[in-house]
Amino acid sequence: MKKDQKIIHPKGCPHQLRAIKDTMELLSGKWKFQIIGTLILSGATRFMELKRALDGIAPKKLSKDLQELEINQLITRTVKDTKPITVEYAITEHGRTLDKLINEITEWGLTHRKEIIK
Amino acid sequence: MKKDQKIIHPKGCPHQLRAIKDTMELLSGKWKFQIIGTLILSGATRFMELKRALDGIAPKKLSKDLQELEINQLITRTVKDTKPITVEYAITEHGRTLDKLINEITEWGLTHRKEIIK
DNA sequence: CAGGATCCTTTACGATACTG
DNA sequence: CAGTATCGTAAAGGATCCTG
Repeated sequence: MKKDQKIIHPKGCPHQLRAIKDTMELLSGKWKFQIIGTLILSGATRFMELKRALDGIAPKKLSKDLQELEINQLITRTVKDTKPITVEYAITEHGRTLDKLINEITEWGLTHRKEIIK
Repeated sequence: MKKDQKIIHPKGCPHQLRAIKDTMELLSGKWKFQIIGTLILSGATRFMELKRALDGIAPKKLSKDLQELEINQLITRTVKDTKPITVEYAITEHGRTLDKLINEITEWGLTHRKEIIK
């Protein structure tokens, strides 16, 4: 990069930064990506199954994150009319647009772990 | 997906979930990805420039996040021997492995914004 | 300029118990 | 089973002032 070339975007990256901010405001935190990752990998999943898959999450936290993801159209919540009622969570079409992002996060996690082990 | 197919990974996704966890443990939060994004977009950048680019960040927070990123080999911190000393932060080679991830985050932020405006 | 010190508010997250 | 209620701790984040 040439010196002062950064002047080219004196206010030039804000939309990109805003986009990053948008994403992270919604998906930052310890569990959200793991939840979505699980739903993508395993398909529709019940509350307790999720709780088991996401080792260590408290039911309150799981419930809260699921609500936020549902509100933001990333997952659906379906009450099944079974004997003891069950509830299934599944990824939406819009949620599927996170496929590539989740992949990158996963890949990078593996990359980074190899790097720091060195 | 076939019924019960999820049995195929009863404990089959943990490494993927662990990878997601690794990534997010390090990079979750409001500012980290924005900081890295800025350094990737703008090249080496001084503390105050970063502060200006990251609209609204408190110096204390910026300082803390920069330290964490440096400790994790994602950025470098270089003190320049100028009249009032200046400090430049830059992305490392390892930090560059975040390129694609940052791109996806940015892209998805744009996608999502369009979606919710509907 | 770079960033530490101080103080404060707000989320995040967790453990456990409990209910329809 | 699927959560909610309650309680508590820790971390995140912010505002402001200060210093070499």
